Amino acid sequence: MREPVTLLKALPRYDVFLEETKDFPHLDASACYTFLQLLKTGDELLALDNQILSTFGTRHGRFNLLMMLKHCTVGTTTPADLAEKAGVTRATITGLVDGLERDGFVERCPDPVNRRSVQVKLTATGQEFLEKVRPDYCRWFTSVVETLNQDERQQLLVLLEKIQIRLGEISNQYRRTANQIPAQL
Amino acid sequence: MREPVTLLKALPRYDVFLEETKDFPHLDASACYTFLQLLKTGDELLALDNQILSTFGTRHGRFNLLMMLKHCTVGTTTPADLAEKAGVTRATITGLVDGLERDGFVERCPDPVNRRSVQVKLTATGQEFLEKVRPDYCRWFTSVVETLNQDERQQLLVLLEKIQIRLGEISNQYRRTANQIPAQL
DNA sequence: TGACATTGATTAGGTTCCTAATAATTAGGT
DNA sequence: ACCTAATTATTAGGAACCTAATCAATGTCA
Repeated sequence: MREPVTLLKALPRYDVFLEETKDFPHLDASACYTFLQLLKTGDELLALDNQILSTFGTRHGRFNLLMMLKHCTVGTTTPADLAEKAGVTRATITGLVDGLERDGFVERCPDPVNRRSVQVKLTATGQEFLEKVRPDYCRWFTSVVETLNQDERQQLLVLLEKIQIRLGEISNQYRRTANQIPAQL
Repeated sequence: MREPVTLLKALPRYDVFLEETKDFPHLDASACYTFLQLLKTGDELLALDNQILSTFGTRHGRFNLLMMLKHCTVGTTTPADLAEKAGVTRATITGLVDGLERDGFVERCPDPVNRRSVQVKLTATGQEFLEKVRPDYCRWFTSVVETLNQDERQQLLVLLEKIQIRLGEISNQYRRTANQIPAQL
């Protein structure tokens, strides 16, 4: 149905790491458990989202590309730009556009100015598809979030933002060192 | 590097759904935003985790399978059991075991009692690999979680649990109806 | 102008996931 | 005993991601 990354349904992994406690001051049961729960929740959410999308005959990649074409009016819609916005490689965009073009949801238009470049455009069929799917997609994600009240949503957003900031730091630091010191994290 | 599901780096998607507000009482800006942030954080976390694992020459699927073989001492280690524990299909396990066996981390042992069945066993090489990788993996996930204090971790765990419960409900409900009513969510 | 690097998109090949179909073995019912 | 069911693992084929290599067009600059 989708790609659940082989994460554990019954995450039995955290105790494995506790042996390292002496070397890692921040490492305790709560740290391990929090990390793994976060990974697990993310995995399950992504899996279910993809499963829902599958019932519409689409998936994350394609759905998101269509959404971007419909609503990201800033910037161009070249594969390069789309890849940047989506956070995937250009090669991935090429593949997705191939599929969407085959299905008639999208078309490639040559750029008259720069002959290397291509503009990806949503077709009428693509538009209709999005309109058709939107209510069901709304129903799905509404039903996830409604389990939290306004306070809880706010709390969650604050916590997620902290984590995202940290992920950004780690990612940058990792990207920097990866070019110099091999895999010292 | 990994599979970031083509989620938006700059999630511009939530406004798209607000038009539906009239039909969905729980749908407001905060609901959309919360959902998308959750999806995004999950995606980024999974992506970075996979990227870290890549520097060790492994990935989620393989790493997790090795972990399960080392620590899930309950139950057997047949492909069927491993698939169940990992939450993926048996076919996926077959593929992962193929790769791990090729690399010498794992071996298939025929079951003398049930000739259909196979036991997957960790080799010495596999053990050594896990030992080697563990400190680096600890360093990575410690550095994610240490951005939250004990209170915040607790808060987050509570919220994640609520969401997981809801995901479970949706998933069950979805699975039930999928066999009867076609795709009414 | 001509060599060289840069920048678009694509292609080729690999991974991890899926579903559906297949093959072999075991279990159950009459 | 035998036919059918169920169960085990695998294969085949497809999707969305990746990296690295390729190819065409553009920019740079001596």
